[in-house]
Amino acid sequence: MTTRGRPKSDQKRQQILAAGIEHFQLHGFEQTSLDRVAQSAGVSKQTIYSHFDGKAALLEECIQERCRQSILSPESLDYSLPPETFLGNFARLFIATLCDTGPLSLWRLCASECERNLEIGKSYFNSAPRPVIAAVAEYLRLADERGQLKVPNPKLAASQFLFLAKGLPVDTAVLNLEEWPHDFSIEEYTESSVQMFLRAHQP
Amino acid sequence: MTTRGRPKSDQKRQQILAAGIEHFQLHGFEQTSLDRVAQSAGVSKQTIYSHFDGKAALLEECIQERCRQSILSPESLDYSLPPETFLGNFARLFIATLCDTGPLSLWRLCASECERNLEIGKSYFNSAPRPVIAAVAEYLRLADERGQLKVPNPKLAASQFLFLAKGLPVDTAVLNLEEWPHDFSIEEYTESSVQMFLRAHQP
DNA sequence: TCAATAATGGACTCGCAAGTCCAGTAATTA
DNA sequence: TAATTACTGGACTTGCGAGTCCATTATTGA
Repeated sequence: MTTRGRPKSDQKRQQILAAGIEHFQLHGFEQTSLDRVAQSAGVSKQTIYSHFDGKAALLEECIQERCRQSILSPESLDYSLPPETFLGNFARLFIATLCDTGPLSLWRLCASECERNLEIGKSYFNSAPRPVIAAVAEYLRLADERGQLKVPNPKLAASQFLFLAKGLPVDTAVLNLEEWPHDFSIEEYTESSVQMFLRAHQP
Repeated sequence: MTTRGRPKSDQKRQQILAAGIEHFQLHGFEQTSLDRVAQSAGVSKQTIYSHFDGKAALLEECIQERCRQSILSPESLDYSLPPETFLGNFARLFIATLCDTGPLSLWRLCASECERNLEIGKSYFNSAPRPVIAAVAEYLRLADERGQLKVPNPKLAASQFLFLAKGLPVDTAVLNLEEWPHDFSIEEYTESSVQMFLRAHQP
């Protein structure tokens, strides 16, 4: 026996999530009103309450959904490239991706709301940093096997590389500074970080 | 001729700022009500409006004031220590400081509000990252002079070292995860980061 | 002492938004 | 077709908080 009556529309659910993601990212949790989300989703407010258990629950599901839309696409990676090329490409792609308005807003949102809802931090970590670290770690493991680098602990080294590369550019972007406040360019920083990592992991 | 009448109390101003800092850090901008700030400061709401131009302006001044309460105390640094010791001590102190609830909340607050108020990002950057980078850069310059390290660009290298060291621990703390999600400890990470930096900057 | 400004506290306006209610309409299954 | 559930839209309740007003009291300089 299936359920009686008219079934809930999965499409409307998706419309609500999409509208919620947009509004929450753009205005934060408090400044987002469900009336506007409903309007923007082309749905009545009641329908939101029929699909979700209130505003906080909607936020949580929006973040989970948004996180599922993977940030980096690891299919586009060529694991056979030499370390300097691979790591340089990766760093530039990573930074450019994270400094885009969408991911920046998502990070701000998660950072400010994870204090009240512990699930948010978990969702973000599992979908954003974790797989990226894993992808780099896998490359470093291969490079170690090939004798191109010496990497005793690939996951640790992958974390180091990623935070080294992203740290300054992304933090600067998060702070929304109008002008780059350092006396070196972002390209110099990235290039130098790759070199530093390579020098420290010579076989 | 000085101003006529009763002068504004500077002490009350400080009380308001202190209460504002506490509430804004604890609950964020939206969730903070000026009635509570007034009560907590032992002051009437009117007095807040007499000292500050509304809630947003109060937030800005609170953040500036909070930033002025310097995060790291560079006086406690011994620039004559050898690199491994100095950098290790510095990294541990830096991470412990940033992962405390106060600085964490401040960062979350700045990150989420700097989108609407550009001054906030500037205040934070000028008071928190900038002097810390400068302090480390100064040490690296000395170490280069002494022949202990090879550091062609001290400011760049200082940024790299700091973001390498703080990146993963602080981001993990910001996300408010209940358990450490990596298969290495925070001490291993820190120690390994110092080693990586040293290896890359051998003379 | 007098004029001027600060501070109090409590009442007040105003707008906004979360969440609910309801009567009517649409879709789906038995 | 009938029963059942989803969806609509709009009205409604409720609560909160920013910002204002005002009469009163406290402090200060001239």
